[in-house]
Amino acid sequence: MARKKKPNDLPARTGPAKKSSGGGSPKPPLTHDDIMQAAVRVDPELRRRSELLWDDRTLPTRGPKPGLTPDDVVNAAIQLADADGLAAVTMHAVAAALGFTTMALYRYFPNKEALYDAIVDAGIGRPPSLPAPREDWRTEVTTWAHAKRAVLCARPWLAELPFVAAPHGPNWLSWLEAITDSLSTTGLGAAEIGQMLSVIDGYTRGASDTAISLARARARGTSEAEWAAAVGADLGRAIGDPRFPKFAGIITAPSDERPRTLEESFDFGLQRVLDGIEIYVRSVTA
Amino acid sequence: MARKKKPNDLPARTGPAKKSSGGGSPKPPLTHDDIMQAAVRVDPELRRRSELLWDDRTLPTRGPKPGLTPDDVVNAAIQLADADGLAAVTMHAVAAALGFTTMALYRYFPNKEALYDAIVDAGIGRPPSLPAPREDWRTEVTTWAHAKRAVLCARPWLAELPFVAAPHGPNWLSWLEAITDSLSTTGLGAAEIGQMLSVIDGYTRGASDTAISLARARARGTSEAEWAAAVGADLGRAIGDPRFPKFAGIITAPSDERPRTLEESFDFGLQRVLDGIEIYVRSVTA
DNA sequence: GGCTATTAGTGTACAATGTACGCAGTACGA
DNA sequence: TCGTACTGCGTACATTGTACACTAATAGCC
Repeated sequence: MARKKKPNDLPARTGPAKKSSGGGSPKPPLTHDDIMQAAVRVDPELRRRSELLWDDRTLPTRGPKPGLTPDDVVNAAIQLADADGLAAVTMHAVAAALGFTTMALYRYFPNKEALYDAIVDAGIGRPPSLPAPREDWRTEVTTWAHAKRAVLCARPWLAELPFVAAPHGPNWLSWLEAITDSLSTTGLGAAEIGQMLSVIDGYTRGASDTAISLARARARGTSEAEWAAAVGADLGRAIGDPRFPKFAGIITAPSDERPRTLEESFDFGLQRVLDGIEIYVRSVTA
Repeated sequence: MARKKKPNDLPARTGPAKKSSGGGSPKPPLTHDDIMQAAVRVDPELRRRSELLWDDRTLPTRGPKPGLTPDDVVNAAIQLADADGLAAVTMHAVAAALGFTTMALYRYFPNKEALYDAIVDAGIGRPPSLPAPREDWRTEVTTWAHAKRAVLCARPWLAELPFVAAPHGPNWLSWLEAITDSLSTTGLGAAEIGQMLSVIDGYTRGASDTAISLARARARGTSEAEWAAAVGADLGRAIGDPRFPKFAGIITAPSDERPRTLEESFDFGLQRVLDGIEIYVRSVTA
């Protein structure tokens, strides 16, 4: 049962860093035992969904042979999403693509959410394998971030799903493992590496949004010029509006000053982020 | 009409920074004239939606007096979203909350997407006003980022909407104006300020995701402990799994090393990002 | 004041979607 | 061989967004 929250007064002036505002919360100690013990109390549906991602379903010995595998369903769903966006992934469409009826899918996934979990993990794929011989952490992290961004652009429907909150499968963890491995050579402590991981991953996801929007438009058949026109017309409302003088200056900045591609822009920001991390690394390990 | 794309080979090893992979695209010159000229070619539906956010609808002189205003509808929708999440925002529910029938809403918004546009802009509200006397850019930007994060946590349903791509209203632009204003004192050029804006905003949105997930769970009535248990059990699968040795080390790091709240963690990352930007500022303006 | 154009809200209808339920056939194990 | 467990299917239903036509109200014009 959801509880009522206070009505919608617009969130006004929020104080600076030190105040403990919305979302701040004591992080519990996550030791192995605690986790295993706490897991018992997890919402059974979430647990079920998580297990579907991890437990290799041992197919039962009795009864008719299944005509499909979960992977078949996932692949069909991903093809639909790649071709026509997430909205094209309906149970009916997926089943039809496989030559089955809608309800047959429910023998493989208990509901659509569970299917979504699966296509997120399959769709995100695996990170680039770490180079041998290993490179310095900045180079490796740069590769990782660009790869992750490329995946999100190649499959823009991934960002439509709440894929940070959802149950995480092996592929998802493999991305975390990869960047953790790269950051391990910094000499930072485990908790600090976790922090840096959040920073890089947060930047990567957040800063990919514009490119994802373009990729989504492109997948819908919109040309790049049309997309740029729409975005430009939208932000262009700032021009001449007395409320947005400074931002209008950004919009109308000479085009030869700005980066040529969205990816270059992403990389520029990434290098600033890594600069900041590098300072910290040096200050700690000096 | 959407076109078929190539089927789903998992995105493998993506090359490092320099290759122009998915999402990279020449950014068109956005001068005032170009924008106004290009805007003509924008998808009419998008244009319509954008206009609904900007044009003060002059109410017609003939006919019965409207029993509602668009703002009434928006407020009702926001209350529902705040209370029970975005899924609770159905045309029927919004209308019922106002004491009208479903179809009455279509006199105010042509479709649900347009209503979504409106609740995004209203829901995001206005940024904190800049202090007088002005402070240094780092302090101001820090305030801005924490405020934005607080809004996203207070209204976790905002992040469920593709609110980067959607038509942007005046409130949205006012956030951009505020941070542009703060960054203007760095002495950077307009295009560079645009870059830094993307970096900070990207980090802020991306790094808020965990807290948003918590806020969403809380809004659903899940306790903080339950949420932490679910997340812990999920990521805890890395523990003992030979595929994720390094990441398991992060998960099991002693709890006294890690930041106490999610907000502290956010701020730590933000300061790294700002460190990186500050280096750049000094290198350019030296 | 009456006519008329215009608009607000309603009622009905419909297509799409997720999914509960029960049935029919199938294949293994006792 | 028979029962049991399982697969796939057909049907049914609630929910949702929205098209369309209708009624009623309001203001300007004669």
